Amino acid sequence: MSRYNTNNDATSDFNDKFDTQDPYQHHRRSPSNFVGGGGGGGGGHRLFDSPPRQPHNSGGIGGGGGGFRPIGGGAGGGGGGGFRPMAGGFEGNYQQPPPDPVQQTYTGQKRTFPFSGRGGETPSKDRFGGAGSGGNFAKLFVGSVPKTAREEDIRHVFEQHGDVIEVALIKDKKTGQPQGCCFIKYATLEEADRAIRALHNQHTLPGGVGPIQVRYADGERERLGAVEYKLFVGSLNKQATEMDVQEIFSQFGRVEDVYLMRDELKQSRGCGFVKYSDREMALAAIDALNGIYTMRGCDQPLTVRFADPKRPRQGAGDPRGAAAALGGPGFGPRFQTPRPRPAPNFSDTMGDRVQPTAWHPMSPHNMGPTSNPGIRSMGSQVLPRSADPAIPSNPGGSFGGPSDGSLPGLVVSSSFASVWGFNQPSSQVPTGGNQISPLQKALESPQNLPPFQLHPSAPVSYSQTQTAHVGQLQVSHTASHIPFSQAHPSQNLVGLSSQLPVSRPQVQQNVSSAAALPPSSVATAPNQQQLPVPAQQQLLQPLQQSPSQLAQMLSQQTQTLQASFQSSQQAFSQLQQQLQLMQPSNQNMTLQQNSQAPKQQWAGMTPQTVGSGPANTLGTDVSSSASAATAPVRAPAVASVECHWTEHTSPDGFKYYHNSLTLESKWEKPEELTLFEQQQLQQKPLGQQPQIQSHPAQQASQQAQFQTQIRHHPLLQQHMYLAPYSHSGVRNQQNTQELGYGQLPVAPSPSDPSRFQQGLQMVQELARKNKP
DNA sequence: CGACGGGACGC
DNA sequence: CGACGGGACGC
Repeated sequence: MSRYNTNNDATSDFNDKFDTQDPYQHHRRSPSNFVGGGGGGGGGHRLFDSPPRQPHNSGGIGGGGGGFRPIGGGAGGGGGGGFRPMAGGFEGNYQQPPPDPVQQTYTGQKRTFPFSGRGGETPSKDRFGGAGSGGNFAKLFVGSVPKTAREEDIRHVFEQHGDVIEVALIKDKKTGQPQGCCFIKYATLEEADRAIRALHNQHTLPGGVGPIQVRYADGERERLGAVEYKLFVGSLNKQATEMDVQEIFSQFGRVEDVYLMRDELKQSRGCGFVKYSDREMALAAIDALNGIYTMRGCDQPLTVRFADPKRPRQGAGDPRGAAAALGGPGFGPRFQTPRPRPAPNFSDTMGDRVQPTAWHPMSPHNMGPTSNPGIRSMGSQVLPRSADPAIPSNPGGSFGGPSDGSLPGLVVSSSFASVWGFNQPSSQVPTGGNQISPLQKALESPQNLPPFQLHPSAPVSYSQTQTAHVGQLQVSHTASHIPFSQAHPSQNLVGLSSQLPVSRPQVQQNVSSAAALPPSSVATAPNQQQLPVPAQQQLLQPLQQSPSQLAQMLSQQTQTLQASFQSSQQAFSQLQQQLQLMQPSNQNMTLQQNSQAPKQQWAGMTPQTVGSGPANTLGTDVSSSASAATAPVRAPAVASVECHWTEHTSPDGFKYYHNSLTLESKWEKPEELTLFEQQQLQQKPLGQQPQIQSHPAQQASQQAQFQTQIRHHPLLQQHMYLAPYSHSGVRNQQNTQELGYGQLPVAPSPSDPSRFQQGLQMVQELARKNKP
């Protein structure tokens, strides 16, 4: 429904946390507030100021100011256009029980507000509250207001986003001195939302030390009928950040907020809260993750359940009262793994049969079968259905309308899982709900097997039996993904369905084979030898072909890559795990690791090795191999002319490399660049290069590596954020932007892993240039 | 100021 | 097995 907010910007709440957290580890920025900053008080360490901007939603792709909600209306939108019916009943007090007692949690108590999102785009100008709730206005609380700021200064700023009904500077009751904060009242929720998105953490008032904090005033949310579905998440990796958690949960819908419990030292306690604005999302997350998804480095799967009511502060009103009134879990028996909804009919049709272990938690230390076999295996079934009016399946929506982050179905973070978990909790792409997930699951199964458990023949048979699905998967994937997620054009390939059945199996075999080989072999083993069937030959002889033939083959390559990327990442991820286990020594740490405090060591994570030893070998070789995989493609047609990689220096003095084309960033010097430089010196283009040899694992490696590295980089981390769309792509882009390096096109999130993207682009470009 | 502890799906 | 964040008008 309309409540579903179409904002791309994620939870502005994040900032709150960031501010109080260790900058090295926890600074995360939601898209809308990626700016630095933090926060006020406590001394946020903001490093960079970004110009205010709110491209993330309202503007988004096309829509000028507040977009609109293509779907929301769909269901005849119950009255008021937007809010849940029940919302109307709220007068500020918790009177009406939520739709689903248990699901809903009104935490209210404290300031947990800033739903930055939600709608600035309700179709009808939804003067929230319409149904009789408080007045027609939305009050925002603004923090970090310079004490010298005058009302008109503030008003001026806020007027840019709507009619400011009132500006109330908060002054000390006794001294009358400004307190550094104020209230802004807008007439509508839309305006308020807009202001939050545009200003929160992004605008610094004259005389201010940091950007202002803009959020709903205490109680506003409740007053406006905003409902949140808060989940308690336990068994998190203590090294995980809000961002990491968000990545995991955003596949089920826009994550409104993530809060990790931390101790005095800001160390995570391994649990936290995730909020959604939609029940469906929360349910989907529970279904798909609870007891199923194990974060890397953890020996048990996540606990995901609706949160208990917040523990009230002493002296506060009767907590039970509120909880009871809300129908919440109250203090009764802890709410456990709710199964509020009937299990999907075909829950054991495929998922269970295909491979029991595929989805289940497998940490390096716990490679056994699922620890929770009973739990729904097809969590994705419960994912938001596109048919659900409450879900912005919003297909075309994201285009004309708000570039909304609330497109759970289109979020493809094919990388997150490989970074944190061993299993793909249900489908990453709830697109269309039940179609893809099952297939995808089945497809990914081989890669989900522990590398060393892979029997040489296993993958093959899998491939054979799954071939048909592969094609389907990709087809639907492509069809539904590209248009709505603003995937990079280069992904818009045709003929996938016919190609995949061939390429995919090969890839799988490669992956598994590679996994079974010693690291050194993996790194250098020419995958061609693993490739059976015709495609193999094609892969081997591209450059001997005519331009058109080459183009065609490249196209196939591309498809292959696309088809295999996700699973490849997983496979590689596992590989890394294995290697780490084999070679636990952390001797040669990489640049960033050396520069990091111990906290940068993530349990269970593969160190970014670049030295000697098996792991190092892998890291190094794979890295270069991966480069080789793409460089050659570009070499004949592009590389000799230009290289999109450029060297930069991060604020802390470390060099890194950025690709202006793919927006990718990495610490290691790309081989492409090295080659390019050599060419520049020698004025001698590299004509004869081995053609694309994109070993899936290698492909993944780059991505994985940088992802990990970037995470560990203290400074860059602060500028990371996740876009609801494609995580990695935007992230890299953001990194660069925030750091002020290069003029990057603010293209909407590319799609998947940038590495892959890069490969695609190169392939395409070459194909194009070689066309007769 | 001060920061629980008991409780445990549903078949 | 881990459970809820800085600052918050004045009517």
